Amino acid sequence: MAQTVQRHPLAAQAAEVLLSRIKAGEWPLGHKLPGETTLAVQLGVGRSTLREAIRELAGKGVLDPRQGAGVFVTAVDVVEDWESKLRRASIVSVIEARVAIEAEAAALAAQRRTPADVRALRRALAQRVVAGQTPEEHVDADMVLHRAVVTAARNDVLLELFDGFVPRVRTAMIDMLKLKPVASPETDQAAHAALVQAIADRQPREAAETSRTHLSALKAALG
Amino acid sequence: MAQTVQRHPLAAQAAEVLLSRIKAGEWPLGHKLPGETTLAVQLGVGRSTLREAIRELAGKGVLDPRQGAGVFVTAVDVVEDWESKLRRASIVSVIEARVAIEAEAAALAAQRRTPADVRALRRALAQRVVAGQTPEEHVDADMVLHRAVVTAARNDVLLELFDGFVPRVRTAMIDMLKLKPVASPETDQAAHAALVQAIADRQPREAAETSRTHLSALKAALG
DNA sequence: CGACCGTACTCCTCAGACAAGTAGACGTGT
DNA sequence: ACACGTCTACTTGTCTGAGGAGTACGGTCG
Repeated sequence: MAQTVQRHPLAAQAAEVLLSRIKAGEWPLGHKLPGETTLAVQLGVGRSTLREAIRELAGKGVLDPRQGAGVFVTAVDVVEDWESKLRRASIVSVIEARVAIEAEAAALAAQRRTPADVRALRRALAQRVVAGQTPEEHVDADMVLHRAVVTAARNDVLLELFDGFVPRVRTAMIDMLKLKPVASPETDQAAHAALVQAIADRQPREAAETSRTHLSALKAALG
Repeated sequence: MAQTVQRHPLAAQAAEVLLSRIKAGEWPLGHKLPGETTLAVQLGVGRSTLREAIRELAGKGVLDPRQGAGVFVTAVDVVEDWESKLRRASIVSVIEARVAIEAEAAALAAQRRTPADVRALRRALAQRVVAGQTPEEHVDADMVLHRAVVTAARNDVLLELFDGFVPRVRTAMIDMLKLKPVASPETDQAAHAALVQAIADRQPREAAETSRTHLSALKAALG
């Protein structure tokens, strides 16, 4: 089980060891770690190297060094980056979550949309037709429209979730479009127009339903 | 207006300065920073101090030092912790997002649930009646049931999102229950039973609808 | 034109020394 | 017995200097 090459610097390795020992419960939350000199000897690295490892964990919010007092545990594990979590998740799972968010957002948008929201939606809808040459441009124009829907829902959490999904979905859609262009741009555009119209008409159920069926088709294409 | 005593170590100050200069666009994404010796002189700190600052930003995922090559910018700003984002968001926004996730999860669960899922749901449903004395116990038993629904949906992303919401929703619900106990526990339990039954009967639309109305009532109570 | 190699530059690690700060022990006076 | 100030041991913070290891680039040779 020997590591092939130590592609991580010593400081990063030391940080990993420390983190695993923290996770194992060796030093509970709020507890003090042994002194730097002691730990450095334990891990077999120099003090400066150990200090860099501590700084790295401090950057992640796990440790908190206080001069004169010691190094204290402030969190037991690291909150993993969403981006990497989504990268690991299957594209189908991501789309399903996106359906959940956008359908609800569409319903809320239909209740709360302002005239300015409607103008923004119509503008994004028109832009979708004009700017769609390369797959990148097409997908980006599409994302602008979908984001406008979520924006009109007036919900920070939903908007945040949507933005978190964008990178993952964007690359997947671009890859798909490069392999197989849109079957019929007309019906695709018509579906989006129907969504915008439902929001403009303040029809929550219809808006949610339109969004759901449109994204389900995408899921079928990508899955 | 004077800062109290709050003194950061030099390394932390150096990290802040570097981060602000990165945010200002001085070194774009993927670009290389000046060498350690150069930067140390620029900031007026020693090399080891500067190295600790770099490590701290590396821990946050902003910088990526590569031996022999240089230090590179891998992100322009720090991904804020989700927990703190949710804390800032209004409870209504959080509940609305929860509605989106759980309603979709309920529909998916109705399609994908296994017999084992149904058993787990029924067990959690029964537990909800037995263990509900203090607000904490009641809310925790409730969360177990709701989580079982999302688990049955077989979607990692949705489950991850649900777990992210739990802390925020949990405290809010406990606070509410301490002020005003549940009006009628019977109808509350009946609503949950209907949800479980819809999933067991493989009725996606009904499951989603039941979940949605139940959570909308919660939103009205908390909002 | 392509493969090889050397050099300059970079980060990585260690060791030692001293400064700055904290917290607990200790003694003293009331 | 209690309150207060001091003193000391221990901690993290910072700097310097040296050498090791890896990378990128340009020159040279076939």
